[in-house]
Amino acid sequence: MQHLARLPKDVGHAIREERKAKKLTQKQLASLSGVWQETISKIETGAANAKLETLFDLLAALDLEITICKRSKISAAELEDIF
Amino acid sequence: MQHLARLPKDVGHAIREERKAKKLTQKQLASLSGVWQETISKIETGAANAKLETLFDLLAALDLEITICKRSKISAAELEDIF
DNA sequence: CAAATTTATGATTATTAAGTCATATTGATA
DNA sequence: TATCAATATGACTTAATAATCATAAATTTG
Repeated sequence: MQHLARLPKDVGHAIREERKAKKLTQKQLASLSGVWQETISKIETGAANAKLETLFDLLAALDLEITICKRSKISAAELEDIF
Repeated sequence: MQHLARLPKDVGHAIREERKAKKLTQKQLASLSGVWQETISKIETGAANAKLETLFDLLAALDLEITICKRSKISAAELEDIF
């Protein structure tokens, strides 16, 4: 799955989806990534405006990366992830 | 062009590439995005660990977005961007 | 439903990014 | 090369994240 993100909350949503897809708890992801469970919770719920380093720590632990590209019309697959 | 990013400095690099592709100065991007020229400089040179909101302000001004997906083997197109 | 686990929230502290201004450096060009 | 524009850097202030601990709320599961 691929998650489109234009706002910090989209990132939190993607992290949560991917964490759950890997059947990890926030605590497990915390120990894999070095980011605190409380911080993960705040990021996933959109209550935080994380720093890039924190984001990349989480992405690395989830074996994810980001690509930056021109804004596209929303595709069906991406819609599914947003709503 | 599509820019792969796994570290904050990759993001800075991508921002700079895209800004130059659009023939914008840091000051112009600053006024488009609401992010200060000094801050843009620090992000582009990798001297900053930006917040997501700042990143998205810049991406929006450059008509860019990010997608989060599984780490891939490096492709030729992405390699070109990294080195 | 009760217990256990997981997630969310609240408070405090330390750290750091962003805004702000001034200016030095670098780069382009007349 | 001298000038002008663009970028980088440094200092300081303000504001916000992340760490940290405690615990409440929600979810899962026996």
